[in-house]
Amino acid sequence: MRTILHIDMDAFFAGVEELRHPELRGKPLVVGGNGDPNTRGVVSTANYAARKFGIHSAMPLKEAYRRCPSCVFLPVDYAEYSRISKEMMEVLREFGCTIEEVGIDEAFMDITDSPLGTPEEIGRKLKERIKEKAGLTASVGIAPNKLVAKIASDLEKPDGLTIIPEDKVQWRLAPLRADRVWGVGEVTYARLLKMGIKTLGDLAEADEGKLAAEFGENWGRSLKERARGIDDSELVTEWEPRSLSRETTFEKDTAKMLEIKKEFEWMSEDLEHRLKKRNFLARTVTVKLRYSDFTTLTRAKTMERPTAEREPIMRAGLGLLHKFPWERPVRLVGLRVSNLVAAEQAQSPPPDAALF
DNA sequence: TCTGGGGTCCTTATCCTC
DNA sequence: TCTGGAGGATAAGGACCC
Repeated sequence: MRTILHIDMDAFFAGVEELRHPELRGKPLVVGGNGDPNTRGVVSTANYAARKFGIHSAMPLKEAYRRCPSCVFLPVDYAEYSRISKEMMEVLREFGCTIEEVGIDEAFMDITDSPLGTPEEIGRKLKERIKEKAGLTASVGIAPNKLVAKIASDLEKPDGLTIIPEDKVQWRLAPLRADRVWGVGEVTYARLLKMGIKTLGDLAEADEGKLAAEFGENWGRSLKERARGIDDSELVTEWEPRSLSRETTFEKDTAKMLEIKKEFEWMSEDLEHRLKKRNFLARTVTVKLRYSDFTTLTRAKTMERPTAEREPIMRAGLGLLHKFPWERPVRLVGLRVSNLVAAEQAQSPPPDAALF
């Protein structure tokens, strides 16, 4: 039996901003985009005071402003949040357990048989240490696996500590909405509702055949298992990127190729830097365009030789541009490299190199 | 109301080779 | 020569996550 702890910082970006601007503490605060609610962008994090106005993550900044003109709007400052995130991860490491970092503000910790105390004691200590070191509150969930621990940490936000022992898993999960479980978003939840499935309890009891017919064999079975709190996935301690990308939304839609080419210049340069920093070469270049009506198209090209240089990435991107329809203006353009290979590996000579 | 930017993974279609 | 299928690589789209 494992004991897994999930920790999730409360309104992380907003919390960091309140630390830097103590005068804002307790006032409604929205962090998102460039901080100007008249421009295109969405809410990254709203503090709890702003949430009272119905503002939440992923909401357009314009809409957030409509709901709360007196809110303070601040731009996203990833550099600063990353710095605080590192501090927080260091605190976790003090506990000497296996850790999986999830994004910038979450982590799992395997505290099975930890000598540091009971799960509850460890959870409390962890919250205390983070408060001491970073000045921020976090919510902790503790359960027999990652899936349930993550659900648990969300149950008593903010500043919560929720423990779900093995024999209470089904009982705690059953009344929750089915979209509380990882992997069920808006679309899947709507499909479940159509089948008469609203809660995790409904999903746990659902007919396997019907689930398989709607979602396919694998996904159907997995959904039911998740609803019952079954998950034996391991913590992932090491990770390598599969793709790197940059994209940008124009303040005004454009149909000018020249404007898009201009974006490709800095994007390919940025991708070159990141590929080289991580010592990767890329084989596939993908261009993404999003039109005014929000339809999104991608076109990809796999190159003969993997590269980390901006020139071939740029060239491939430009070559892909005329595979798109051009009768509508574009709101977003993106450039992505994937099919990554380690640079050393790719540079080793081919078997017949001796011939030359 | 008007929808970011960074990613991962899955499914489906298509092409090619054996 | 024709036909069919298996299976890999590639391409495209979409759901989802933070």
